Amino acid sequence: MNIGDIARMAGVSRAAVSRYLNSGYVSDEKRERIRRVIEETGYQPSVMAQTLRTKKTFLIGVILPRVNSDSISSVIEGIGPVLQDAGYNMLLATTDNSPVKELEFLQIFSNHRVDGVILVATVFTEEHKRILKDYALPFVLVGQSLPGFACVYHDDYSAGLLLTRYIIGKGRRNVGYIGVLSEDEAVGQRRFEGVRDALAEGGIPLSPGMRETADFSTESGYERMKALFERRGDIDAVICATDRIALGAMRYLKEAGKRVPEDVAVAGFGDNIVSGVTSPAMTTVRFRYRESGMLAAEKILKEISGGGDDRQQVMLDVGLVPRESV
Amino acid sequence: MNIGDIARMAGVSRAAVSRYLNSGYVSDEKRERIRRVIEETGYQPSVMAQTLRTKKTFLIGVILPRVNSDSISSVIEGIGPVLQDAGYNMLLATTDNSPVKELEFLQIFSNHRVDGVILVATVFTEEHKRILKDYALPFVLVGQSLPGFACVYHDDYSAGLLLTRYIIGKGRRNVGYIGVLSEDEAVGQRRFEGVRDALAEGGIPLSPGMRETADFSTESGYERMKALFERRGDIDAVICATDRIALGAMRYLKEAGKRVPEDVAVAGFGDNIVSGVTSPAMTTVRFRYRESGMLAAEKILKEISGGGDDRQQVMLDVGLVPRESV
DNA sequence: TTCCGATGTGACATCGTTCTCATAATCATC
DNA sequence: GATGATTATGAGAACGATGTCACATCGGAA
Repeated sequence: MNIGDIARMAGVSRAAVSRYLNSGYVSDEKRERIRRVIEETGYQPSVMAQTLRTKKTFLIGVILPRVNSDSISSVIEGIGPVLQDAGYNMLLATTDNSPVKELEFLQIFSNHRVDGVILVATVFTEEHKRILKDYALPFVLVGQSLPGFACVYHDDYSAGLLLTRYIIGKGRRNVGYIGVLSEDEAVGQRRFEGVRDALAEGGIPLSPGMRETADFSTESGYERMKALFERRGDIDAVICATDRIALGAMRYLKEAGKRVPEDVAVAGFGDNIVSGVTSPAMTTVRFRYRESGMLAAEKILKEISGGGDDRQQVMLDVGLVPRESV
Repeated sequence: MNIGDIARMAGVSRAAVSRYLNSGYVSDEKRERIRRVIEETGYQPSVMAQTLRTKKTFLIGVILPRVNSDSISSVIEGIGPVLQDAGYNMLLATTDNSPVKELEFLQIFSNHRVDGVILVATVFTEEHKRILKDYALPFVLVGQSLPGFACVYHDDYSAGLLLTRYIIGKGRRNVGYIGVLSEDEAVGQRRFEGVRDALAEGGIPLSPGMRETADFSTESGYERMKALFERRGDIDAVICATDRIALGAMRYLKEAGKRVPEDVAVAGFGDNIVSGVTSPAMTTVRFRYRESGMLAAEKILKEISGGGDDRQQVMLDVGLVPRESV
């Protein structure tokens, strides 16, 4: 059942049906005949043919490391409805944290499978920058700031500052830090810099012995806390780059017979769902993940509809969530 | 840059290039010429045109209530890689728990936007069954069993049985149940039936006064626990249809000065990420969410590749996760 | 009467592939 | 040297829409 069949049944030309469907001059009489035939047959124009002809897929490619994560799934929930309201759908690609796969998908999507791309990446290699430099499609970066490209990201530096000042304000002086690899600029670098600067500002610069690097897991948080504590038994506060890491740290401290927060304060970043459930409940920093998704979706839609290629950066503010662990 | 350009540049016909790309007779000499031109130009065939011609989109529509949920995002993580390995991509649609939107997306997708559909639904209305009855595309249901359709689901009944027997085994006799609405057959009915039958089997049938119905939120778990406790102060165990509800119940009990599990045992279903973090850590039942996604993806691929329309049901087993709250 | 703008209309080319089909060349076999 | 199988080739017709364009029609104004 194609547009030709409908035209024949309604006794009009294919062009008339096309005009009826889109918008153009169709007399009332023919309009009605076409309407009835379409209703009777339940005809729906072929998306495939429309796509070939118009070069619009109404699809946005969304590339992300994984989806089973509190923060990332919030981003997706932000993106989804905005796109759907505009008649777009999400083409989801998970890279399992592999930068290579990320580039692969950028490649696949560029072949006009989608109208635009939203990239939620943690690490940007030189290869990334090279490919993005002259990427065929409009795209928006989420979660990291890359100068010269459209992105929506969080104020990780202020997050570090905010949390650390709060901890210093609570009278802690022997503060440790468990971070993540510095390839991740936002989580690995910005957060650390905020923490470092706040400590320096408070007159208690971070000594090398007070710093550890974990991967993103709870287990690794446990291990790094152990290392930290065995080296510096006098530690009275530890800041962790993520809530999951902080959870591991808290577990170790409990096992080691330390009280949180009386003996050692523990804090994380992200306001992960688990952080409200631990006991003591974890002090952390809230990021606007859902909003970052919404903004990214709006941004990509604007770029597609040609509202000027909007390369500006959008930074979202963060907020302290004081609970019981500090 | 299209196939015609490549043909011209290589001095062959379009058909030859097409055969080169797909497979057919191409002489070594021409093969080499075509290869070089493609390499030089970086030509990639247009997915849109291929789709129109071949009627294959290599897209699977995935419809789900939301993504920011530990269980559902695990399902997605199961689906993704399986599809990707087969050269397919996921078209994600979130319905925000609205059955109407669910039907809308089924409608949208049916118009040959995708090659098949995976539907993660919680409620099946008559309308659902009517539409699915003669749906144009292959589809697989996840999480619920609907006779006559291909589905992958969990053994919710055994989950209820297993958990309840365990609790009875721990000597609890005044057992309450906080369930969810019965329109959700798997979570609302099967789990309840398992609990009910195990209690009956243990000679302590569930009295109406021991049953409450919550929505899926922690807050509602708190409220329902309060109602239950105020009515039956002698309660010594409560089973909740989900871990989130159980978390609310645990919070209320703590506030009411009850010890868990000494005074009241608390258990949930789902092995949600939070259940390992509460203190005491929550006893629950593990479901194979990720595997259900993988199996659903494999099933839909098999149906698409015409491996017989495989309407059989696949039930996944569950496992008790004993921790500290019982 | 003539002219003009607004409104309607259908033929036809186009988008970029795949695929059928008719035909050619090559080689071995009888 | 005729026959047939095998390999190779390109012309051209789909696929199912959209959009351009030339042309009709029809009031109403000059």
